[in-house]
Amino acid sequence: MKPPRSSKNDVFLRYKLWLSAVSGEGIIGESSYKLLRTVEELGSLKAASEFLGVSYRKAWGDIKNSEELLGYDLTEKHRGGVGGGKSELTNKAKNLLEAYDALHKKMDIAIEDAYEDFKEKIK
Amino acid sequence: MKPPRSSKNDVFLRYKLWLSAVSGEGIIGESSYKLLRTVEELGSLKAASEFLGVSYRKAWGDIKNSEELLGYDLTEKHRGGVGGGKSELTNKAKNLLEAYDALHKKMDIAIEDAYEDFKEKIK
DNA sequence: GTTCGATATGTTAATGATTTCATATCGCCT
DNA sequence: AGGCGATATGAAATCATTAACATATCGAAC
Repeated sequence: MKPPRSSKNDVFLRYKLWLSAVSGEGIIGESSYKLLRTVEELGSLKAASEFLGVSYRKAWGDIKNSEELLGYDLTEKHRGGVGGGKSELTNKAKNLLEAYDALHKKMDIAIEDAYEDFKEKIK
Repeated sequence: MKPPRSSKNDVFLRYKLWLSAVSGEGIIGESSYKLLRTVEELGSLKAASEFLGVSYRKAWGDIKNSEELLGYDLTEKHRGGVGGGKSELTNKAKNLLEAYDALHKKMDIAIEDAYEDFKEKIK
């Protein structure tokens, strides 16, 4: 019988990419990216946090933290009004997310590439 | 006056790279890499964990976990004897660390590259 | 001017990760 | 044979992160 193409002990490569402040503290990573994109789509932080299964408290705190570290707002917050309130992305946030996206795509390609090499070496 | 080259709110890019099992569980990352390299250098897990300021219990558990996930040993362990015992890297471990190293170097270059682009976009 | 639902934020509870502690085993050396 | 110091590993304690809870505030719409 021929050996399996992939064994239980196969290794894969994973990576995380994030923006950080000089202090080293993380500003935006995968989870904040997703959160902001979901806010963009759903129009509110409440809805976004629920959709992503994370507490509102944390989602709110994360965004606040990012904003403080960046020195500018990522969301325009509105209290009251239709539906109780809403949040939407600022243009700066949209721009940032776009750039983050492009960055990630580049890294995905780079890692794909490096992975081939890596597998060869550890074989 | 000319503006500062770098403000408090500058952002940097950081990334983590690790090997994972199919399950998604991490096998070797930055910390295990360092730990293994230190074991290689100092000849014992105890010395390495102390040098790195991590508990022996955790260091030992991390290596054991890695080995179980990989399905082979990363260290040759010796109990008793001169100095009470020692640990050294297996050839497979050395090979793996070399490959990890090369991988990291490639990624460093890729990210350096992507960063230029990124900065331009968020300016 | 009352109602509604989201934003805003402090406080406390639960969960997870890591360290500490405790204890056993092994094998060279004297 | 007994001591020494590192490996081996379970159990309890501590620390960090996240979730839950609790309340206040806001403003459009009715």
